[in-house]
Formats: sequence, structure tokens, C-alpha cells
Amino acid sequence: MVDGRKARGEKKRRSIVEATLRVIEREGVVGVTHRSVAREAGVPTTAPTYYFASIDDLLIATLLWVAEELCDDMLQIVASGGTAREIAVSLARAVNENRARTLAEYELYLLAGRRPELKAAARRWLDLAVEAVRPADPVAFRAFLAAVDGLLIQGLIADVAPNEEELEPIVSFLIRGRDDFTPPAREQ
Amino acid sequence: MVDGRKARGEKKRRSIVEATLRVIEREGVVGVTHRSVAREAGVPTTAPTYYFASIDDLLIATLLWVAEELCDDMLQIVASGGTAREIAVSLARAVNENRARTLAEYELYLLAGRRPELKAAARRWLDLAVEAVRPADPVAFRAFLAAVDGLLIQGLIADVAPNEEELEPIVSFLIRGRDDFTPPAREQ
DNA sequence: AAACTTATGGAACAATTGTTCCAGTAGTTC
DNA sequence: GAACTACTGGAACAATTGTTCCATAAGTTT
Repeated sequence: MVDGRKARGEKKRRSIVEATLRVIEREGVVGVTHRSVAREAGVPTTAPTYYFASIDDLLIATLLWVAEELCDDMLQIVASGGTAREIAVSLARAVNENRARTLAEYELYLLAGRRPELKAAARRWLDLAVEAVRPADPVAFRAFLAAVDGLLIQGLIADVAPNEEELEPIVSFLIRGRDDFTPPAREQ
Repeated sequence: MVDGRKARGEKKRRSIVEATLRVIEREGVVGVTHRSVAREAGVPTTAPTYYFASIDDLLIATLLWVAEELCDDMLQIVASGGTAREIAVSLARAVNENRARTLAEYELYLLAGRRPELKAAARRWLDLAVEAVRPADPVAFRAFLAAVDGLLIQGLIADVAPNEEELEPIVSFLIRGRDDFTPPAREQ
């Protein structure tokens, strides 16, 4: 029989990770402490220590979880067609409504720059994108993916974040030649 | 007459900023404390407090200084011709020999995402690039600048950072049509 | 040299940190 | 119900933090 305690434990573990992400969204990675996370999650101060060996482990778990969610979002965009308009809308949303989340993602992203064991997780959406799209022109696609990162980062430090109208022509330019990035199965 | 004390003060102020950057390169923004910076700069623990109102002020000063240096580098690349090869070489250097520095720059970059007063400084190299190049096709140029950021960030989390041979075709693709980005004065 | 401004650097502060400890609770299995 | 396991949560630890204070030193102006 399944152990109800373990099930609740797993639930709490995830709620701690979610709380960590909220803390990062609000205050940045620097704001993550055992106590701030515990307060945010509504659990005792010692709970994060109980479920994670260290603060580092907690951040790692958070990055892995964020990376997973990001991959889901990415695949959904691809599945929805991946036209310039749709991509521009997603980018605009990332730097406006979801600005805090995007900022948090990039802070965790950079964390991977200092932890080799995290690189694979941080890079996974890129690999997944290549796999899902199977681009005819790999160079053009790499340029596109790089530009996506750059547009997001630059959108985060803009005085006023760009909207989809401003982003669409740039996206169009990047995927010019075709009007979407759907797999070549439809194009060949 | 010039006050020798103030001159030395300015020198020490700058040496503290430089030490801060070294600390960020080595340990990240999280590693910046009054004491770690003082130790790195070889000054008493209270020196950073004496020259900067707070840790935040110290980070701000560091970002402003880094941004200035980055602009210099950028203008030098433009002045040197700005061919795909030269750009690729610069990017490769940024994610290999200068990896730590580039990582530090992006951490400070993201800091600007949370401090509106820093945005202008973080964005200055972009504005300067546009001004220096005066691109005929602004959309293409914005896409290029975004891709530069993306290539650097992705280079930082790659298992093995890309070299100029891998980067050049991507850069070429981005500036296709022309073989450099020199001002239209030469093109018109 | 007297009066001033600026820089130095150690001592000390309360506050917060990560982490450990441990007695207690509540589920689960036998 | 006894033995076991998973979780709770408060108390406490030393260590480190940002910052203040202050007596002293050094340099500049008068």
C-alpha cells in the first residue's frame, strides 16, 4: 500500500520548490534563505533543511523544475504552429505579464554557468527545441534561438518592455524564408 | 592646488570597484560582502563602507564601470571593421578566455532588471552600437544584437564553449546581405 | 604651527545566516 | 497495541553579515 506520509512529503517538497521560485521572482536568488522559503511556503524553518541537503540543493531542484516547465511551454508554442506572430506574442508575454518569472528563470540560468552539473538542465529547452523542430537550416535556427534569449534579456532591462507589435518584425526577420518553424515533415 | 588625498581616495575607490568585479567573477554577486571585497582589494574592512553608502551602491558603481568598459570594447570591434570573422572571434573570446568576466557582466546585467535606475547603464552598449553603426535595416540590426546576447549566454552554459569556427556561420547568417556592419557612410 | 579636512583601521553592534539537535507527533506495518 | 518510520517544529549553535563608532594618522590650507 502507498504510504500516505510519503505522498504528503512529496507534495510538501514540491510546495517548497514552488515557494523558492516565488521568492526568487520577488527578491532574486539572493533572497533565498531557509527562513524566507519556509515563511513563503508556510512550513517550519527546518522543513527546507529536512527535504533538501542544503540551500544549493534547493536552488538546483528549483532550476530543474523551472526548466521542465519551460520545456512544456516551448513545446506548446511549437505545437501551436510557431508562426512569427505566435512567437512574438509569447515573447511579449514573457517580458510583461510574466516578467518576474522570466527574470527568475534567467537568474537560475546564470547559476548553471557556475555549476557544471546544472548546465544540461538549463540547456534542455534548446535541445528540445532543435529536436521538436528538426530545422532544415541548423545555422538559421541556432541564430533564432540565440535571438530569443537576447530579446528576452534585453526586454527585461528595457525602460518599457516591448510588446508583440515591436517584436514581430524582428521574429519575422529571423525566420524569414519560411513563415513558421514547424518540422520539415510538412515542408518536405 | 589639487588635493593629493582626494586623488588617492579616488584611486582607492576605483581599486575597490575593481576588486568587487574580481569577486563577482570568482564567486558571483552573492559573494560580494564588505569583507570579501576589502580582503580582495587589500584595504581595511571599513573602506568599502567609507567609499560607498551601501553594498548596493558598490554593486551599482561596479555595473556602471563594467558597462563603460564594455562600451569601449564594443566600439573597438566596430572600428576594427566589424566583419563576421572579427565578431565571431570576439564572441569566442568572451565565452572562453574571458568567460568569468562575461559571466560577471551578465549577473550585473540581470541586477539591472531589478533596479530601474540601472537599466540605462546596462543598456548603454546597445544604444551606443546603434549610434555607432547607424544600420540601414534597424530590424535586422536589433535581431543581430539580440543574437549576440543569446550566443554569449548560451555559450556560458554550454558543456564546451563554442569557438570562432562554430560561431562565424551564425554571425554571417545574421549579417547576411552585407559582410560587415560599418556605418552607411561607407555604403551610401 | 595651528586649524582644517580626509583617510585609516580596529572594536563592537545587533541581526541574520545555515545548520544541528532533539523531543514530540502522527501516520504505517507488523 | 507494539515497533517502526516519516514528519514536525522549536531551541540553540557558531559564523558571518552590514553597519556604526571613534580614536588616530596623514595631508592641506591658513
